Amino acid sequence: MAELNKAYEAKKVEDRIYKLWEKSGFFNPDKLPKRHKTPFTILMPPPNANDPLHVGHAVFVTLEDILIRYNRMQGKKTLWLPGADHAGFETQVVYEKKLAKQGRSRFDMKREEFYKEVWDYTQKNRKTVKEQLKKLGASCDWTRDTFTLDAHIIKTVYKTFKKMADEGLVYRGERLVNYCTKHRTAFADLEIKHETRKDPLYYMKYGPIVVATVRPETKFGDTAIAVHPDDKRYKKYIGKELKIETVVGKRTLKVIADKEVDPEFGTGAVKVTPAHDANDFAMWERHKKEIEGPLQVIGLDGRLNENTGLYEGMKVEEAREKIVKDMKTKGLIEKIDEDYEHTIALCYKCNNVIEPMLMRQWFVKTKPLAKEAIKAVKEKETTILPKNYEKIYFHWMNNIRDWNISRQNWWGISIPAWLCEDCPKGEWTVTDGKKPTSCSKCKGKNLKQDEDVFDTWFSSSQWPFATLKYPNHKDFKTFYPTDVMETAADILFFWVARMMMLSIYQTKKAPFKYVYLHGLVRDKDRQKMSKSKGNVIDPLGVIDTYGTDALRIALTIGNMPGKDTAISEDKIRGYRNFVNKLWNISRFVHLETKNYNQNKRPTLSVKDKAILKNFEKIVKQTTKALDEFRFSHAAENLYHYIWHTYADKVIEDSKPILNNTKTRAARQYVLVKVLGDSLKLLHPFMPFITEEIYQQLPLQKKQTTIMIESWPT
RNA sequence: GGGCAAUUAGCUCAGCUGGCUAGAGCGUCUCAUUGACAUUGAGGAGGUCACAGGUUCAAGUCCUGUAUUGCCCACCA
Repeated sequence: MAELNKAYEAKKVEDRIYKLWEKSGFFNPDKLPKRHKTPFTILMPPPNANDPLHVGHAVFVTLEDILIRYNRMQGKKTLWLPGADHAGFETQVVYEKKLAKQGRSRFDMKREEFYKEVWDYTQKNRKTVKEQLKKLGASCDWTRDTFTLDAHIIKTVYKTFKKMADEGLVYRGERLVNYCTKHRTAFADLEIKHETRKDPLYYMKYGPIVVATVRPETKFGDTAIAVHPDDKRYKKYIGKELKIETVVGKRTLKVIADKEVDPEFGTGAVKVTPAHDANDFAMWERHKKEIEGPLQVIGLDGRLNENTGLYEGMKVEEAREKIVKDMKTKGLIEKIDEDYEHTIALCYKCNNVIEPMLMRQWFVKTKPLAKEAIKAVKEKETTILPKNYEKIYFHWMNNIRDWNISRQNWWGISIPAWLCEDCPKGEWTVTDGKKPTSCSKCKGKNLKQDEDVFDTWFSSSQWPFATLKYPNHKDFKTFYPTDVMETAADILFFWVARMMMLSIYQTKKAPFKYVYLHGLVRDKDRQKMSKSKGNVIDPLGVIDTYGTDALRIALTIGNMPGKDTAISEDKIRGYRNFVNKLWNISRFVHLETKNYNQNKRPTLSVKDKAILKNFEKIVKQTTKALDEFRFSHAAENLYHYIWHTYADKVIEDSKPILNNTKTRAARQYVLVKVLGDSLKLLHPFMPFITEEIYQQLPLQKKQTTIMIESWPT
């Protein structure tokens, strides 16, 4: 060590150290020494297998690895199970963009061909991601590495779906779903975003009544006019059939009374278009006996269909313009409010307006599942950190609506449901994967599988018990429920809440004891990182320049639960200096303790004892902070101790003491003891350099790696 | 429309159950210097803790209200 460079060179050390860890086998809980009994489990949120890691991934790897390494040193039988997500729709979009660049499209391909190409693509990416996780120092058990499309995962997903179907918790229903006409698929409510916009509000003459709407182009799908039951203006029309002149001839519409109609809004009268508006759909459901059902006028291609006469084939916006123009000509528009402010639903991916579309899809009945998921948190079977996210969780759970899990995509897990073409009503048979031999209803043999795939979140919501091989595998019995789910706060509903629901449904136990949520990584000005802004920090680039340990400390200090964290190259450089400081501290101690024999404990002076006593406080503080998930505090405290107490005070004071033969041995003992234990405390945060120094320190008893050293007490 | 939070040094943020003469890192200023480390050391400047009330022996810390900012949820034409 003494011959080594004055400056620590992370690049020369890290890969070698990671190989040492892998060789030790201790990432695998089954290979840990016998003293590691009580299990401690974290399931890694599987990164998408469609892109390399970004700095946000580095945050979760760092925090989870801190927990894992800390608990491993605490003598726990520690499992950190890594994985990769096929990320259905997300990956399909990424891959379609690649195809587009080559002038190709999935619609020119066979579904199987497309699937095969995406499969190969994700497998290649998985390798990259795995290498990157290793670079970040992740001490996860690679022997249990799991892909969301592995056979045992799919098998579990099918079993759950079958069970839910049998118990009536999933149903196939015709509902208005959020449909993106660009991506040609439906989405769950969670997957759409809302935006406030100003659009014209058209007052259209429907016979003697004027109705206000922002969507004149759906008028062909009107099946009624609705007014408030107590509205004096319209009372005389309620229950009557009104003759109405339209742009394409005359028709009649019935006037119904519904208390959901706000007399204050617009004219107090509304056109009812059940096929293209969720409110109107609900209205029709309330008045099924009085009025006609949904009449679809917009197709899945986003164009007006055959029910719209001469407007057939026009895109929605185009048709709207034309219809308004034609109505004006015919004198059917009373007035237009140009700046009507309202919110519209958009596709989260392409920002296109979401078209409510009437489709038959598979839905999960969420209310009973949510009830149990609420109970688990209320009864503290699961604790969410930071605490205030529990309120958010309850709020969402209490207002939950049924979950559409059908997607019209190609990349994903196909739905194990078969439609019988012999049954007049089209009966569905759900299995746990295999094609049924005959229809469960009529025993017919003409069965056709549903072409849709599952929402990726439906399968990933089963990750906790699927990865551990529920119900019979020893991993499930040993490691479930897991200890901590550490993940990004923005997927609380998408993933965490649904894992709670489905895991409790299948296993009767909440899947984790703690949920720890972290925020987004922002740049030093708190701006979101994005490629277009050019403020993206590439973790691998940073590692190359400053080393993994520096990056990890920089991402830990100042990172508060549930809050966004700011990072800059300056900050990382600052912590690189700390890494180097630790290196030089160790060089000094190493130089000064060359011929020191630790077997004989020398008599300590008052000052020596004071140093040890003070250090005990640091040990306690660090342990407490980690037990409370206060990563930033733990790291900051250690940083401060090492630099401004151990280096600046202890070492400086030691120089004369080491030069005195009478006091030398005792001080050597103190320096080695405190440095040795400090390395252990620091190891979860900066695993590489602490291992490198540990390997060379003249400690009395040493393990093959600091990873399995006992945590200081 | 509903909910959740934040507001402390130039910047990024701590300050957990009330005791602070309010802290850290970065930045900044002065000085030192190649003898573990210049990726260094010593020292300094810098804050009426958003605002207004209240509870208390005591409030950055608890309560109420106001302002500003951010985030999330939401089927009213």
